[in-house]
Amino acid sequence: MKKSDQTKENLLKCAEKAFSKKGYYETQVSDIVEMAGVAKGTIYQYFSNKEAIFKILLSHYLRDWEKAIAVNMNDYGGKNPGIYYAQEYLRHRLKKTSDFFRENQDRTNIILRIAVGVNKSFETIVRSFEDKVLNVIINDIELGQRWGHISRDFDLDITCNAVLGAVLRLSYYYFVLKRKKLSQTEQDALQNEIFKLVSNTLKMG
Amino acid sequence: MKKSDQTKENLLKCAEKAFSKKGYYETQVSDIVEMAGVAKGTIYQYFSNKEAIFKILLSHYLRDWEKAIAVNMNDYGGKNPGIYYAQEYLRHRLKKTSDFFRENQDRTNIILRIAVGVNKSFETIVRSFEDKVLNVIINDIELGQRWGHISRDFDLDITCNAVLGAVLRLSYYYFVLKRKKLSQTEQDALQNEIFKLVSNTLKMG
Amino acid sequence: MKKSDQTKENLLKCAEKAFSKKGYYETQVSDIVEMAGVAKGTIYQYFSNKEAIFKILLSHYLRDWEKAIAVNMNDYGGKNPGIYYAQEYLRHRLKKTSDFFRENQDRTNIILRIAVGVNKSFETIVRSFEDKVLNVIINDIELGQRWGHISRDFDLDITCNAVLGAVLRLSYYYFVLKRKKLSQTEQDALQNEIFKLVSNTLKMG
Amino acid sequence: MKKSDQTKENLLKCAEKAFSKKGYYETQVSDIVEMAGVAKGTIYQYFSNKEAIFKILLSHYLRDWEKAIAVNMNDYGGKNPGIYYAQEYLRHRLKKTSDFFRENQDRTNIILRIAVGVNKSFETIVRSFEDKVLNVIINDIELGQRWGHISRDFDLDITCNAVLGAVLRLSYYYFVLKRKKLSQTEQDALQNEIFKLVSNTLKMG
DNA sequence: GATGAATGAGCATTCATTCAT
DNA sequence: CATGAATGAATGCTCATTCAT
Repeated sequence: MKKSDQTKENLLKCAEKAFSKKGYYETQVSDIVEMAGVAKGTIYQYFSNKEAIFKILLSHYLRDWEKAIAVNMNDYGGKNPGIYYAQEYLRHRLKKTSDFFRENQDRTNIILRIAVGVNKSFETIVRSFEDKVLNVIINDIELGQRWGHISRDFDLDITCNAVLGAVLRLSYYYFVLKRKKLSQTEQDALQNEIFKLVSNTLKMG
Repeated sequence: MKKSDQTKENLLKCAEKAFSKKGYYETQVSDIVEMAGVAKGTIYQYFSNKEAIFKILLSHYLRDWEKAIAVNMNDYGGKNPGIYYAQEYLRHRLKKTSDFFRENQDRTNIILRIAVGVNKSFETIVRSFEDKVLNVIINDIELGQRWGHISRDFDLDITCNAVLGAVLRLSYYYFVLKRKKLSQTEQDALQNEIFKLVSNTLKMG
Repeated sequence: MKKSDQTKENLLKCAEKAFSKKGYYETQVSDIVEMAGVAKGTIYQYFSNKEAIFKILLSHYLRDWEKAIAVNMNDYGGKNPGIYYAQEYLRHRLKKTSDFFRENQDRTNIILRIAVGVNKSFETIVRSFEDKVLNVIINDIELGQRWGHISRDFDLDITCNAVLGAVLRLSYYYFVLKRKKLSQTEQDALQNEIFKLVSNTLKMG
Repeated sequence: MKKSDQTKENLLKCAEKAFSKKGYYETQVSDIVEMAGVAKGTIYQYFSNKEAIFKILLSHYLRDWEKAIAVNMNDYGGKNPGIYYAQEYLRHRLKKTSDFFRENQDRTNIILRIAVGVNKSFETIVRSFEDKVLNVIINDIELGQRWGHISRDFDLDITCNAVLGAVLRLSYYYFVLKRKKLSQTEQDALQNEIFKLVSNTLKMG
C-alpha cells in the first residue's frame, strides 16, 4: 500500500470517527486533520470537500454491506436449504446484516443517525440504503410466499417496513447505543431471537 | 389570544416547517422569519436563540404526545376491557401514538429524523422520547405477561425494541416519507394491521 | 413639580446610576427604563436618544459644579481675606470642588472615568470640564503670583496640571474608588491636607 | 522573524492605533484588519476575539512598563546615590515612567483614557496598573522617610495619590493631549520640573 | 505531495429606535 | 402621554477552502 493511499485511508478512518462522535455539522474539517495528524491543506489533496468525504463514507458503507450480505453458496456448506431456502435466505441476510452492523459500529451510527435529517443530498443516500435493506426483506418474503411457507395473510408493505424498523432499531440499540462488544455466542443468541420474532410475525413455518 | 402570543405561535409553526424541510443546520433564522413575515429581530424577542427554538419544538412534542396517549377511561366507552386490558392498553397506546404521528407530520419528522445525530444536547431529548415510547411498550407487555395473556417465551429487551423500531419505522414510512393523508378508515386498517403484527410477534391471546 | 418633570428627573437619575455602574456602551437603554419602571418607548418622549441623555448628564454636571464653586462673598462671612485672597480663593475653590465631588459620586465617576475615551463628542465635553478646573487653578495662582504671595519659581503649565491631576486623582480615589462617606470633620481634614500639599508645591507663603 | 509573527505584531500595532484613536467600542474589528491589510478571518487566527486583543495590549503595556522602570544599577553610572538613594530611586522611577509614556503615546492613551470606564474586566487591569505605579511611589517615599530625608509630616495615602495624579495628568497632558515630540533636552527639563514639584511637596532634602 | 497562513462569504445575534394602539 | 411589539442596520465571529512556498 502506497504512502498516499495510507494517508487517504487514515483520513477516512478519522473522518468516520469524528462524524460518528459529533455529527456532520459539528465536526470541523480541522477535527479530522488533527486526528489524522496532517495539515489542513492535505485533506484537500485527497477529497474535493467535506461533503464529498461524508458521501464516500456512506457509499463505501453501502458497497461493503452489499458485499457482506451477498449469498454465498458456500455459506450453506453444501447443505441444501431445501424447500425452505427463502426462509434460510432471509435468516442469512438478517444474520449477515447484523454481523456487519456489529463490526462497523461507527459507520452504522453514521448511516442510521448522523446522515439522517442533514440535507436532501445525504437523505437520498440514506433512503437508498433503507430501500436496499427493505428490498432484501421484500424479495425473500415474496419468495417464501410463492413457495408457500410464508403466510400471505398480511400486508406486505406494512410487514416488511415493520421488520426493517425492528432490525434497524435493534442494531442501533445494541451496537450503537450500548456499544456492546457481544461475543459470537451472544451475537448468535441475539440473531436467533430476532429471527424467532420475525418468524412469529410472518407466521412462517 | 394576544397579538404577541400569535406572533410567537406563528414563529414556532414556521420554525417547525422550516426545520422539518431543511434540517437544523441548513435552516437559517432568516428562513423562519421570512416565512413568518416578521423582521429578524422579532424572533429574538420570543426566543433566546436558534437552538432554544428547536428545543422548545422538541419539548412541546413530548408534552403533547404524553397528553395524547394518556389512558382515558372514556376511550373504552364503558366497555370493560376485562382480563385483556393489558393488551387493550397497548393497542390503545399504539393507536394514540399512531394518530398523533399522523396529525403532526412535521413535528414527527423533526423528532424522528431532523433532531437525530445533530449534537449531544438534542440527542438527549430524542433518546428521552424513544425511552418514553419504549417504556410504554415494556410496561404494557409486562402487565400482559403477569396476567398470562402474553407469552413469556421471548427476551423482553429485544422484543420491545423490535416493536418500537417497527412502530417508529411505520410512522416514518407512512406519515413522513409518503405524507399520506390517510382517511380514518385507512388509518384504522393500518393500525389493525400493525396490532396484528405485534400480536403475532408477542404470541398474544 | 409636574408628573412629567418627575418622570424626566427620575429617568436622568436612573441613567446616572446605570452609566456610572456599567459604562456608556455596556448600559442598555432597557437597563435605564427598567430601573425607572417605565416602558421602553417612554424614554424617547423625553430624550431624543441615548447619546443625548449622556450629554445632558455631563452638561448638568458642569453647570452644577460651576454654580458650586462660584465665589460667594458670604462664604467669607465678612472676614476680609486680606492680601492672601488669591490663596483663599484657591483654597475655597478646591474645597468647593472637593465638596461637590463628595456629594455627587456617581456623576463624578461619570465625568472622571465613564465619559473618558468613549468617543470624540464626549471627549470634547470632558476636556472642557478639565480645562475649566485647570483655568480656575491657573487664574488663582496667577493672581497669587501678581500679588506676590505665590512664588514665580516654577512652570505654570506644569504646576497647574500637576495640581489638577492631584486634585482629580484624590477625588477619584476617595469618592469613587473608596466611596467613603466621609464625615464633615474627615472631609475638612482631607481638604486641609490637600491644601497643605498644594501650598508646599507652590511654595506659598 | 516568521511571517506569522509579523502578521500578529502588525495586527497588534494596528489595533493599538485604532483603539487609541476611536475608543474600544467605536473601533470595529474591520477597522483593525483594514488598517493591517488582511482579511477579517485572519485576526481570529491570532486572537480569540476583540476583547482578548485589547487585554493583550493592556498586559503588554504593564509588562513593558515594569521592565522599563526596573532599577538598573548601571543607570547610576557608578555614581553612588549615597544616603539619598530613596530620593534617587523615586527620581529614577518617575523619569523612566515619563520616558516610557513619551515613547508609547498610543498605548499610554489606551491605559490612561481608552480602557477606563469601559467595563469591570478592563477596569481591573487599569486599576492594577494604577496600583503598581502608586506602590512604586509609596515604597520609595517610605524608604526616604525611614532614612530621614523625606518628612513624615503628611498623610502617606493622600500624598502618594496626589503625586500619582500629578504624574499621570502630566503624562497625559504632554504626551497624549499635546502629542508633543519633546526633544531629549525638553524632556529632561520637564522631568526636572516635575521632580522639583514632587520634592517641594514632600519637603525633601 | 505537504504545509498552514490567509481568505471572505455567510450567519447568528444585538440593541437603539420607531410607531400603531 | 405611555406602551411594548416590531424593526433592521450593524457587527463579531466561524470555518470550509485556497494557494504560495
